[in-house]
Amino acid sequence: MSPATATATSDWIERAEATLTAAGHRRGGARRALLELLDAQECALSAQEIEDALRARGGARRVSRASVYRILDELEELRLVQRVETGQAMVRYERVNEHAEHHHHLVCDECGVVMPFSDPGLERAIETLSERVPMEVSEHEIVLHGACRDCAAA
Amino acid sequence: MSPATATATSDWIERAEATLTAAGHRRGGARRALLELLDAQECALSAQEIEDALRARGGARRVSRASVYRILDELEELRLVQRVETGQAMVRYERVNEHAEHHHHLVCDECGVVMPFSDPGLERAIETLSERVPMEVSEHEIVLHGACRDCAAA
DNA sequence: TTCCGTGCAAATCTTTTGCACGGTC
DNA sequence: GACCGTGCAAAAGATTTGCACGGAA
Repeated sequence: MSPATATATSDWIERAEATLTAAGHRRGGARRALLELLDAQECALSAQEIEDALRARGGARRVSRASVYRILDELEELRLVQRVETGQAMVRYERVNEHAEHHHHLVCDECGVVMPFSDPGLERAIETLSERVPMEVSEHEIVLHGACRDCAAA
Repeated sequence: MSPATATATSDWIERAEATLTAAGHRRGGARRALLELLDAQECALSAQEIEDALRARGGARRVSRASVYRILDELEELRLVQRVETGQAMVRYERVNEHAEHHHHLVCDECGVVMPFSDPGLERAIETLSERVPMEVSEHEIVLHGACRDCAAA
């Protein structure tokens, strides 16, 4: 019932594999494991978190850190994943949905939790603005920092 | 005539020194040099750039890298400077003006140049949004990536 | 005189690179 | 069989920490 089950290959994974093949890449087990992991995420993960998650998932094969970085780089170049800079001393990465709304991030500076949010009004403001700056804008990133509800209450 | 001459102590430097004293810090030559450098900047600098700039400026004293980082940390904690994450493998820092408009950044992913911009409409959208997210928002950062005019033309 | 601010050097952490092996095409 | 994808280990780069000294209060 759920739109993304563990066994079915999702649209994003299919698109990713197709894009990779078109770009001249062969298949590989490490990359496949990484695609499946990223596809199942709600929000951005760091390389360390990815490595740990793959090791923890009983079924998934272990993937070396070097491969995690290399694969993320390839995926980023093909615009299949996107970097997210949360100001936490490492970069996070997340899947890029082709059509779906694109979201931004809330970062709790106390506990480090990262949450997604999206706002059509904000997107509109950014698009309008992008026409008026002295640059060809290809991406934008918005990060709100603060205290999450739990931390603010404490 | 210009509002910020090299010799006069600017509002920001004065406020910084006062804030530091109030927080229990003593004075120090390295920090003073850093304050003067940051005060004279148009946009965000990395620790490396700060160290180089201080060394290059004939008059200014040399400041060790460790001190640059330590001082930036203190200043950030006191909200006298602000981090800027440009996705360039290092963090940049810039002065925070108390009342003045606060700006965001354009980053050219080809040549690495960083430019400031500001947009009242965007600020309004962010403020409205900040009320509606499950977090106490204290800061926000917006970065537009793309190609600057020179790079786009080439 | 006390203790903070600073320089130097070593340590830490994230990310990248070199190299060899095994799998994909 | 050729060459790419991957693991391992070492390297590189940014930032932090430990320690000792000199200056500010």
